[in-house]
Amino acid sequence: MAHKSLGEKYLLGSGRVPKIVDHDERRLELVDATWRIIARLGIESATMREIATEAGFANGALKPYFPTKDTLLTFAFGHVFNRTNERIAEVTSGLSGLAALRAFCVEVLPLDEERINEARIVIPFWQKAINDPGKAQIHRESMQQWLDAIRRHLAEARDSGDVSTAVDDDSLAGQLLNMLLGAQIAAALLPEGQTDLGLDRQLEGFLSLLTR
Amino acid sequence: MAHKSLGEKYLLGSGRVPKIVDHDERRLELVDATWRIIARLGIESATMREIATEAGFANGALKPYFPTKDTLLTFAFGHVFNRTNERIAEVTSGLSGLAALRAFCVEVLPLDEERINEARIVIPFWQKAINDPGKAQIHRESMQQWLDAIRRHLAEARDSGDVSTAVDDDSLAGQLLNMLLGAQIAAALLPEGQTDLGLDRQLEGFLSLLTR
DNA sequence: TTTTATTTTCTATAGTTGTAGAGAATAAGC
DNA sequence: GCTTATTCTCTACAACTATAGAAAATAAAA
Repeated sequence: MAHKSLGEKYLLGSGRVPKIVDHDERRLELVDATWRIIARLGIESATMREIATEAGFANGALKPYFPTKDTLLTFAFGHVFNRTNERIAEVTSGLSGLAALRAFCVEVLPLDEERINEARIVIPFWQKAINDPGKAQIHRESMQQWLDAIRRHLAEARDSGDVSTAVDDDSLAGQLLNMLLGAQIAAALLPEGQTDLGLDRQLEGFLSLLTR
Repeated sequence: MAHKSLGEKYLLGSGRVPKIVDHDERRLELVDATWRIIARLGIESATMREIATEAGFANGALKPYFPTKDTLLTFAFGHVFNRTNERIAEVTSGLSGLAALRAFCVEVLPLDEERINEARIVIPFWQKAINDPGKAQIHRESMQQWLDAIRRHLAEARDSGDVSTAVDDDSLAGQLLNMLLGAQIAAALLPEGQTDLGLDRQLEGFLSLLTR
């Protein structure tokens, strides 16, 4: 069954009783609850019952909004990427070159509790993607997008002279992206409470390597 | 109950009938079967039944060798680290400085099908470690060990003049380690059959950044 | 062959999971 | 109050899980 689209609350059908719940909004609420469970208890504890309870509902209440658990999880994971990309767009808007690159990385790196939680969500996604070609492709497409952005900033930085190394941008972009991904792992496996890994210093170090 | 140690096959106890099975050897066989299942079907399919079947046994046959599933998995994951570290020791023995560092990275990077499979095993481990402090600590200790090795090689490379960047070794080591971890993710999520990510070129690129 | 220690199979159990769907509860319009 | 569309709860169920342990099978020594 197709899901209803935003705004349906005010677009009545042939019936006389309007919808009470905005389905899109509800889906986001459920996704929020899912994130909280995964961040707090881990993906193993993210059962339909647990998620429903966290969202304030009983067992079967998720069905009309997500017909299966996989639908819910795929939507939830996709939303992490969207949110991150929105934040990236915000912080890099108006910037270019090395400044944009720095802002990009600072936004992706797990530097505070919130982004460490996002790391705790993306790692289970990676694990599921290993045996789920659809999820793996979502990941590859997102990473391709990030690689393009990084290369764009690198090219700008070369124009302005901030990047002058003989190492080519394709290689540099790959190195930087892998660093960003690796940092997610280190951060997610930090002991409770600890948040500092010296990642900001690592970033500055890498960026300063780019100037010959 | 404590497990029996290697060599018991020939060291008879008070009974008159010798053990048929070398328990340590059997444990390694079971770990091998576990790896194969995880690499081929994913951690979700790594049930006790599936592992037993893969190893050529029936359901309950694992019990005497691993009392619980967690025991088996922890042992299996630990064995990945041990094997990798043994390989590292082999390929870096006799080397120092940049050559040792290169050999280290080449051994850890998922450059062929076998090491891509290892990436498909370590990612589920990371995921489990997120909510299992014991496993997280195993990871941190191993990474600390790798960081020390990287720093040692960097220091040697500085002595010989191969590394001359102003960026300090702690930062460089962190960058490199994160690159290595991130590469595992990219490799594990590659489409079936594909193995090339340009990681060797990335490595050479990074290493050449270290010489001013 | 008989004995005995060891190994393996097989069945049973208690728990958890995603999913389905009937019915109750709810809210809006008459 | 009554009607009706929608939403939610609750129970049920089939599948699958790790684990336990009795019984059978096995292999070596006597």
